Amino acid sequence: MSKKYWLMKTEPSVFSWEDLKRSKDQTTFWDGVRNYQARNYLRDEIKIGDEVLFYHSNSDPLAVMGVCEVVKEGYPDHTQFDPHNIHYDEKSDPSNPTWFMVDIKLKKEFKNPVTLEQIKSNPKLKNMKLVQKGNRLSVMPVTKEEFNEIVKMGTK
DNA sequence: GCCAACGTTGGC
DNA sequence: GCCAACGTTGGC
Repeated sequence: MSKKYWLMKTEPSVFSWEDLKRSKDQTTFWDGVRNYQARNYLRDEIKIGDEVLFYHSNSDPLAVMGVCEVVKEGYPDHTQFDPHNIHYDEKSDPSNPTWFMVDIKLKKEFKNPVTLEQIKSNPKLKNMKLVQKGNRLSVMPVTKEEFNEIVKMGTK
């Protein structure tokens, strides 16, 4: 199976690129996804070695901050079983968990974060799900071409 | 803070 | 199974 490419959104007030840099081994689990389509990606499609664009939403600037690599694939998100956690889901059965997560590790920090504005003004990226109207998925696939273009913009 | 877009819930 | 009401996301 060839490598796939993804974009993951996070609100920096909740978990930021800086938080990732300070994490042990610069690795984190991607918890709290409570959307079925995103869940399916996390559970079924995102594999070790896949690369991830780390995107800051609801922030200034709105931007892809860098690249991460998937180091652990699809396993149950423990926060769904913790009544004190904001992501607690009382309907989820521990023997058949509803929500999944992956672990990602920092791979490359962009010299220049790639802003949403730059992405929107690049014709090569006009088909990205990120810039299409009404897209609210927090985990979405990107093509190899889009991925490489953003890395090029970020490291230039 | 506003609000459009969209997912989920629940009554019928 | 439909769909109105409601909650959330996320850019602006």
